[in-house]
Amino acid sequence: MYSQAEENYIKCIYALEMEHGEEVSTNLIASKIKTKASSVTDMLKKLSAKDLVIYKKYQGVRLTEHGREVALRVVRKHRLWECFLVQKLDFKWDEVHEIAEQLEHIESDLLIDKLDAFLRFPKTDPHGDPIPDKHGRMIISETVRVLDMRIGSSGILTGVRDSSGPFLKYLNKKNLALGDKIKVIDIEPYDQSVHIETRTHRLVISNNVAEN
Amino acid sequence: MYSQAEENYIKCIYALEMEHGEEVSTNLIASKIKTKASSVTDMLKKLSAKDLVIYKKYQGVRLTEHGREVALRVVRKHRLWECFLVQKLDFKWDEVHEIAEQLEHIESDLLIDKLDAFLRFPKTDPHGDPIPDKHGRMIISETVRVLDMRIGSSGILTGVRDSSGPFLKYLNKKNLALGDKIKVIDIEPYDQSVHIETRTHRLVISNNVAEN
DNA sequence: AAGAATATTTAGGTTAGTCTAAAAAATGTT
DNA sequence: AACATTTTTTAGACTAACCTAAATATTCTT
Repeated sequence: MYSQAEENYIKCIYALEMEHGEEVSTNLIASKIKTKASSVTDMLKKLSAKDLVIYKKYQGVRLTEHGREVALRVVRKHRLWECFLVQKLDFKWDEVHEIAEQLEHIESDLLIDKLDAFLRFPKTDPHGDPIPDKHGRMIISETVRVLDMRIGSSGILTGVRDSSGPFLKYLNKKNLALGDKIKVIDIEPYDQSVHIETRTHRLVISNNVAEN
Repeated sequence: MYSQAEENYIKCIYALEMEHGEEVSTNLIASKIKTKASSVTDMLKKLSAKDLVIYKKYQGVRLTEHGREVALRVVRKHRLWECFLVQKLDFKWDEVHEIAEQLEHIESDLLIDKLDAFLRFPKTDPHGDPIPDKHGRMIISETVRVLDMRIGSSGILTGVRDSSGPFLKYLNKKNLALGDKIKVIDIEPYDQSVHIETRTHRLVISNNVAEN
C-alpha cells in the first residue's frame, strides 16, 4: 500500500510528534532519517497529497488521523517483530532494532495477527515500549525519568528513552534490565549524577544515563 | 547487498535453469517475472556487470558460481520462512508463498541461522522442496512424476511441481497431502488420466495433475 | 526594524527499475 | 536461399527517491 520510504517518514513524524508534542520541522525529520532537508520537503508534499499529513510550507507538519493509523500499524509491526526476535530467536535486546526496521515493512495483516497470537499478545516490546493492538490502542503507563525521581524513592525500570545499541550495551554491562527495582539514594547537585541501588548492587550513573 | 529486484531475477534464473537445464532466454524470464523483455535485457546487463550471470546477447543467460550462491541464499530464506509460517503460525501451505516472497529479502545472516535453529534445521519446506543449508547444500531426493510411475507401483507424495495456490487448494480438496502413500492403479491411454489409490480412498486425476 | 543567521523550498540532476516503440538478430518455412 | 515470424536489443521516456546548489522565508540579534 505505502512504500517503505513513505512508511519510514510516517513513523519518524509520529515519533517526533510524540517527543515534542507540536508541529514537526523539516530539519528534525531530515536529521532523524539521515537525509537532506530538500528530500524531506519532496516527501512531505507527497504524503500531503495522500492525506497522510497536514503540511503547510515553512510551518512544519502533523499527521492526519489516517497518518496516525498508518504509523501505529508500522510501530505495532516493529515492536511485535522485536518481541519475536528476543523471545523466540534469543536475540539480545540491543541486537534487534535493525532487523525489525526491515521486518516492519512486510505487508500482511494476517501475518501480524498470527504473530501477535503466537507471542501471546504481548503488551510491551523488549525495550518496554507499548505495542499497539490491531485497532491502534496501547497501554501508556506513567513513567518518570530516573533523574526526576525524589531522593529515597523507588521504582521499576520499565523502559528506556534511548534504545540505541551503545546505550543498551551500557545497561547490560552495568547489570540493569527492564523490570529491575531501582532506589534513588542521592542526586549529586553539581553534575546531576545519580547514586542508585538495585536488588543486587549500588552504582552511580551519569546525568545523561539518568535521563534515558 | 543486492536489491530485491536483483534477487528476484537471480532466483528466477536459478529456477528456470533447474527446470530446463540450459541457457535461460530473455522471454522466459520476462514471463515468469511478469515484466517486459526489454526490462529483462537491462537487468541482465547489470547482473552481468556484477558477475552474477554470464550473459551474451541473443544467447541467453546462466548463473555464475557466485550467482548460484546468491540464489541459494534467497531460496534458503524463502523456504525457511515458509516453514516458520506453517509450523509456528499455523498458515496453510497454500497461503504462505506471497508472504515468503517478501520475507526472503530480509537481510541478516544471524537471523536466518537463528530461525533455522528455532525450526530445528528442517530439510524440506511445506511443499516438499529441499532447504539449502548455510553452505548452500541440500538433499535432493529422486522423485518421479505420478504420470511416469508404472501401473501397479506405489510411492510417497513428497512434493509438487506447481506450488500455486489453486493447485494446492485442489490437492486439499481431494484430500492429498505430502507424505501420503499413493498407488497407481491404471493410466488411461487415451487422455493420460491416472487412477490412483491412497490409504483412504481411490480417485482419478487428470494428466495435468499427474504431471505436477 | 534592518541585517545576519538559519531553515526551508525550488530547480535541476542522478540512479534503479520499469515501460513503449522501433531496430536488429535469430529462427522457421517453403 | 529468401521471406516471414519471433525473439531480443536499443533508444528514449517515466516515476520514486534521493542529491546539490541556489533562492526564498523565517527567526534571531541588536
